[in-house]
Amino acid sequence: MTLIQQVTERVRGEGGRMTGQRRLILEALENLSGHPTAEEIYARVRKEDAEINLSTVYRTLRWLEESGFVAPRWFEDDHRRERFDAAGSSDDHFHFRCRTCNQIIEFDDPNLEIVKQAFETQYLAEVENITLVLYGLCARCKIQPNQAQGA
Amino acid sequence: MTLIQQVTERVRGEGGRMTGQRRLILEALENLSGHPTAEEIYARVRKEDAEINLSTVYRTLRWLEESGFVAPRWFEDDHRRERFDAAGSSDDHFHFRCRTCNQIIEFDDPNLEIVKQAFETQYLAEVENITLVLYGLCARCKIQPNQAQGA
DNA sequence: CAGCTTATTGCGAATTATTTGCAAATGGCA
DNA sequence: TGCCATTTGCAAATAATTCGCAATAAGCTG
Ligand SMILES: [Mn+2]
Ligand SMILES: [Mn+2]
Ligand SMILES: [Zn+2]
Ligand SMILES: [Zn+2]
Repeated sequence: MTLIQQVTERVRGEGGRMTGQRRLILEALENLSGHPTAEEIYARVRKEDAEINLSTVYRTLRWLEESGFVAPRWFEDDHRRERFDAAGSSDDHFHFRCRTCNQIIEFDDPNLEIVKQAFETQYLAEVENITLVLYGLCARCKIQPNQAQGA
Repeated sequence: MTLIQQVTERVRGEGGRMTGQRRLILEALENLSGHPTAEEIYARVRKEDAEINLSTVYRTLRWLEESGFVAPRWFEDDHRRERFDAAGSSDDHFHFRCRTCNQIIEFDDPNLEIVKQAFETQYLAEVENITLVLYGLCARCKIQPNQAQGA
């Protein structure tokens, strides 16, 4: 089932409406690679609907966030800009961000489970969530002096 | 050698001046526990010097940041507020933040070195920096319904 | 299909954290 | 003590995101 279908089902179930704007924003989320900002989503959606407003984009993203369809992310390089992860909040994974081309690579690693458990045991704490970001140079930028992309 | 002495040495070496404001901000950094915000440092410093301006605090923190004496940190709970880590940029460590009392625990774990190397090998990338934050409940908040502190 | 109800949108103004320009103040050497 | 470049205080600027509200439009219902 596609993202739009899932969201439609959800919104209808709670007496909400599936509007053209919401459909366009969902399409943008599916098609834009990486972790786009609200502005990037706005720019994309604007191609189809020149009248859409940036605040609608924000509002829709917040609403998708509440339902767990997108997850907010911040990276240190541009820490003020919120980015939106279409992977949603249930699928947890970690990120690598290239300092040169700003590319983001998603990955997972079973060692984090060990780190988590070690911490919980030592501090008698309960870890609910893990944010791990590696910063550095991707394979391409390591050799080739590359032009920056994105933010 | 104390932080103030280190910074004095550095600033004098580059033709700068060690002002009363800078001294107070450094004292605040040494005395405030955790990872204070600019406002928190400002509030503390204001007790000694009622005339000091918030922009001086920011400017001084940025300057300390450039020299590696403090490191900026952002936590997801209040992601817009920059926090300042007096540990500096050379000492790398990771953080746990309690969702209830906002306490921050610093820790290290050799497994992160393994995660880093595994990533580098798999993606032929070069990792320069690692940010890891665990979110959850500290030992105290796990049992006792606690009142929030800080931001 | 037209009318109705109310969820959603567009718009502009507000908010919040941080930065900046500039004239006045002051640290520290002579 | 005087000089002058470095810092400061202040007020205004920035930038990302949010909010209030009147206008619009989903999606029933008849
Ligand atoms: Mn992701
Ligand atoms: Mn720290
Ligand atoms: Zn790259
Ligand atoms: Zn706690």
